[in-house]
Amino acid sequence: MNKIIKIYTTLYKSFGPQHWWPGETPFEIMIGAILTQNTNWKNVEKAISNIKNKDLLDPFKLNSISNNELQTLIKPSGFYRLKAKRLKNFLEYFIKDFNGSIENMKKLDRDKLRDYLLSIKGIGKETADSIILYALSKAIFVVDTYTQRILSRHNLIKLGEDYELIQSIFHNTLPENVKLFNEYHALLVKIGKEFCFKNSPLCDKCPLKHL
DNA sequence: GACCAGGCACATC
DNA sequence: GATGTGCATGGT
Repeated sequence: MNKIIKIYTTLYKSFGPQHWWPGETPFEIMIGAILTQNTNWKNVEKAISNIKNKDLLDPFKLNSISNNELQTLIKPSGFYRLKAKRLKNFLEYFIKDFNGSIENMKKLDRDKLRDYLLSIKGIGKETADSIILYALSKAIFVVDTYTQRILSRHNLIKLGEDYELIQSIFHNTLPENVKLFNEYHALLVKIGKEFCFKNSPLCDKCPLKHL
């Protein structure tokens, strides 16, 4: 069997469904996707919970507060000055082009959405793909550092391989299915966090060890 | 105290 | 086109 498929079935058997994205609404997911850039998710949760506690988890409300207030709210997520700017920038586009409506945004097809999101400063490939898959429920495979690390340790790619090339490995092997792409990426993050550390090539307890 | 975390834009060569 | 750097908090 193809190794990409084998990895998935092994992970799914070991850990089951991951119930991603850990956020209650598409808007929360989009905000989380920006806040989690190079950041531990626990820190992002604190930032999001600050936003929720002030009842600001809404594109218009969040865009109406001052940059300074936004910085304070998202401080726990790190890079807070930078991310405040990125959030504001994204919100302005989201409001101007879609009236702050997820449903309007979903009318664009997947590739148009990707081009659109990538044209926004502060949204790169992984963030764009995360939004498309997890907030807008369109099938696209999300490639992150864990995906790279795990695939390279299984000799499927080299470290630092091109994003779209890695993505195409999944797109060319798997059926185009939102639920499948959702679970697969989530499972890769799970074992990445648990077994596949940056500076320790051995992952003895990893269920993928003998693949 | 060092190292890491679900990236990205920008500078420089 | 590849490689390096700033951005920042909080957990291990």
